[in-house]
Amino acid sequence: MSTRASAQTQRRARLTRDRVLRAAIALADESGIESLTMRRLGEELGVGPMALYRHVRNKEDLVDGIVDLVFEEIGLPSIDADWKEAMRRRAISVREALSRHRWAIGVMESRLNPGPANLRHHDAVIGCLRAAGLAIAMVAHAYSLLDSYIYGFATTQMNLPFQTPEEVAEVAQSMLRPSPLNAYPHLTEMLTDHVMKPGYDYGDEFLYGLDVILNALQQAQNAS
Amino acid sequence: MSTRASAQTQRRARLTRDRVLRAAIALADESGIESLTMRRLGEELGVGPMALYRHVRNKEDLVDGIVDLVFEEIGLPSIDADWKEAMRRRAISVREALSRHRWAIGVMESRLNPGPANLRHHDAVIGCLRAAGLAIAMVAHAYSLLDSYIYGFATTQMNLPFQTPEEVAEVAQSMLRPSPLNAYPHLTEMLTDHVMKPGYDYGDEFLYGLDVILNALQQAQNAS
DNA sequence: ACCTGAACACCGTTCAAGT
DNA sequence: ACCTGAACACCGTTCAAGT
Repeated sequence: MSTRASAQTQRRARLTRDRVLRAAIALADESGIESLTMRRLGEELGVGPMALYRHVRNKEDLVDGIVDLVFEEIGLPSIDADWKEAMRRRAISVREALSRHRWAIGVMESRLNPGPANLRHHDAVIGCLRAAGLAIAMVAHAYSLLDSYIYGFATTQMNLPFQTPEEVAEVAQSMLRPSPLNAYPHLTEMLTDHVMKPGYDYGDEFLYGLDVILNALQQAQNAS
Repeated sequence: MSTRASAQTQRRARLTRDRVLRAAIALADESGIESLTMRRLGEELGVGPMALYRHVRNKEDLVDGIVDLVFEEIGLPSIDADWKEAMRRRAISVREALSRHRWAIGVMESRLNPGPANLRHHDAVIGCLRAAGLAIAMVAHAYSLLDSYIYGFATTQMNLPFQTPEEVAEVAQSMLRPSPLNAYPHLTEMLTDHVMKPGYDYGDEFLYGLDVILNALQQAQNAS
């Protein structure tokens, strides 16, 4: 009886905003963002849905909160390293955080209120580039280009109708079946002669594109 | 009386999948994607919500349908033009379509079933690059890089806490107020000394980044 | 201060029924 | 063949009430 009572107590350990947000992230990670409802989250924490409203203003505020926790996971760029290497490491760190929390990229673009971790992160990136001597206009160019690419790649990879290499084959198959024979010849060639070849992993394209961008930015910087 | 009856008749003109999808796009354009519910859409068309299910399988199918209609608005790249110029025009066309339908970028990454217009578009882009002589691996690189950038820029621009140049000032103001003085010095500098200067429009960054990428890809192509 | 319970105004969708 | 109406299992959130 006392074990059951203490389990109950533990489950009902006083709620905090942090406990609510952590549970929300765990729920979204496990079951997808569509499972993150106030009712389900309450269940998970052993309370009614209305108990959550003591710690978050509303659902919008809840999602703002978990997005900012994802930003906290991203490593801040160091000031001393050369900016190209620092930006490369940051890009990889962002991508890692986004792939740990696959729901994040999908809800970020509906956020209007950037949280403190988000602002601190942006501030550090701009600071790194300024410290390396880039003019303010060049920092704006570099930041826009890099961030667009990083978020865009995560979005694009999410959009692919296949996730694992094994799925590529069946997708290629089904892509031809419903349409007139060879309706998409170039797409078919790309899939069969390149993407389906052993060793190809779409994720590898990330570093290729990132280095193309970083090298191009460095050229532009050196030319100025 | 007869006018009222004919208005009624016109309003209830036989539903088609196309009429349903067009009305859905109009509703999302006007009132935002969160207003696009089966019930509201039925109202708009003068029918009950269940009438829609004769023409779309479910809401997922409805959203798949309107996303593919957006793809139909994007101009296909021409084969004869040089690939760099063709890709530049395509990128601008994608961006225009996405800014006509601001909800689109937010729902694209939850789509798993690419529609015919989407496939036709992708096929044409790959075909254009192949015709210009790019090796298949280079096409994969270029496609990934360009698409990531285009979608990412649209996402990033959507994420900005300001949309019009006028809003920038108040955002910059409120960014300092709640935090310890000068919590984000580099962000503040960027906003006050660059973004808020007359003539700056974040949208202009799109072409800068696009041309950086296109030139870098051409260099990589020439080197091979 | 913190949580509950009932209620309200919404969702998408099934199923049987109308014409 | 095409649309309706009632119903079901969900949502987020308000408000008054409990401890």
